[in-house]
Amino acid sequence: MSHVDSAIVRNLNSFARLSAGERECLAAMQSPTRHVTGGTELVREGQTSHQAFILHSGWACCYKLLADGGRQIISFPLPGDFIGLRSVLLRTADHSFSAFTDATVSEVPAQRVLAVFHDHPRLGAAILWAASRDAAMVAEHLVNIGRRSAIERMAHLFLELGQRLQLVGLAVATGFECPLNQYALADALGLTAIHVNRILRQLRERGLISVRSHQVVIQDLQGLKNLAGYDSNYLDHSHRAS
Amino acid sequence: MSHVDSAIVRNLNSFARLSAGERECLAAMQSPTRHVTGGTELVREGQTSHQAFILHSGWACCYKLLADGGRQIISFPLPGDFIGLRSVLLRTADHSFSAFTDATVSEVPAQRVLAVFHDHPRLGAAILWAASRDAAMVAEHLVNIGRRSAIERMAHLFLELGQRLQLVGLAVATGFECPLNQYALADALGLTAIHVNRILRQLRERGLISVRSHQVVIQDLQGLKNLAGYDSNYLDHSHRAS
DNA sequence: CGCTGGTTTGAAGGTCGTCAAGAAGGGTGG
DNA sequence: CCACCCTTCTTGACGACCTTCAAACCAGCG
Repeated sequence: MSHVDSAIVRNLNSFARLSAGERECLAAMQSPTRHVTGGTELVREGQTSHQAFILHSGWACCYKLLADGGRQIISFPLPGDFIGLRSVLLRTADHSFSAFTDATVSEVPAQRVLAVFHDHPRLGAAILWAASRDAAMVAEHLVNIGRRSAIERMAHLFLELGQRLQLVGLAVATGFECPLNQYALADALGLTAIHVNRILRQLRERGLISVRSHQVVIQDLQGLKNLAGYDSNYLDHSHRAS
Repeated sequence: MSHVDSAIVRNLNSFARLSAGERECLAAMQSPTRHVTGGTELVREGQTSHQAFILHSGWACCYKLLADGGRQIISFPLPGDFIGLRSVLLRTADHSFSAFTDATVSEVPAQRVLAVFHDHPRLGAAILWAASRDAAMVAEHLVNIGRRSAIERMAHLFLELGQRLQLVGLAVATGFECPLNQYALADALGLTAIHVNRILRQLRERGLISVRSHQVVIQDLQGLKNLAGYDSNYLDHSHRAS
């Protein structure tokens, strides 16, 4: 077990170094990990599940569907992230989420989460910190879609993904593997897949970034940051005194 | 005090009926209420404040500023809402917030919030519920801006504001007072003020809604809901068994 | 009375969506 | 091994939505 939950420990550790007892409690609150294939929908909007998930490996996406068939992706959970924490207290899940690639996940019943706040306050605080960071990311996505041009949005998304992946050891400064196709990018950025294609070409032609067969290569990191107006503070990078 | 904090009690009560002791604890965790004039910035993005606020009366807005002078409004807190709860655990505030009109607020130190989770679990859960609901609203705004046309966005925003204001007794089914000018609406919806003006005219000409001198009059509620594809589930409307 | 902030309207242009169709992989079965 | 799919990517032409620039209008207020 110590191997399979390393990503979540690593993630929460960046807020406060977890003790052995806290790591044990974290392990105990989860169901056994389970494999799901790419495309599997694990929670449907409106469902009354009252549980969260932890993503151990693979990519996932949280999204909402519209009546006209449209889709808006809210976030891309990465290994070590909680998923659907806020549905723990709400009557129904406010969004759906699916595994994007083959993935391994475990479930966390709502009751266990609430118990942790009482029994292991530091671990509880670490979980709340993760939830706060997720909320801050969604807010930044709102800024991204509301006030930036298509090419700026795209640059911003790749910068964020790269930085988050580095935190869990899945990216280097020069690039990372990225299973997202142009439809997924479009639904995340509020664009059409066709326009995403045009924008990716522009980024390539400007020598900033190139995307080929699920591989993102960052060619000019500073140029990208300048273009996107990227300020990574919202990702927190804690270590506070603890 | 029982009068001035009625909005927050009313708000949290919709999750779980608070006991006298819990209401007392809620009152005790706040600083004395304080008056601020419209336009006052209470938290600046990046600031290390480690406290939240409770809005008792008036309108406020949470927003982020961009390098080019642009602004994206994240949310409009209304009386009875917590503000900046997530900055309690993050190193720095991830967004700014200002009073939009003259308002009364009180401060809640981060330590007090964390203590409540341990000492009054039901009250703690109610606060987490409020935070979850806020996060769900931001996610819905993301959908709104990412996947809806300008007129749909506007309809959706007014429907949401109307419903939230009704919950705290500040609106009736046919309309409400709304101090937001067209610049604020634009910054909330990812549009320009000029286009907001045109969209408001369309809504008026279609007989759906009219906005005049800070007064929103809803003329065709069902028509608005159809236009916006409005589904209010994300606002929760609890009462769960408690 | 002039100033200021907010609203309203017009004209022109750019970004992005829509429609249509072709090209490039990757897997499957003959 | 090749034919045949399917998904994904790519490109072009055209049009709509929204922005930008410019200016007029109105109400409140010193």
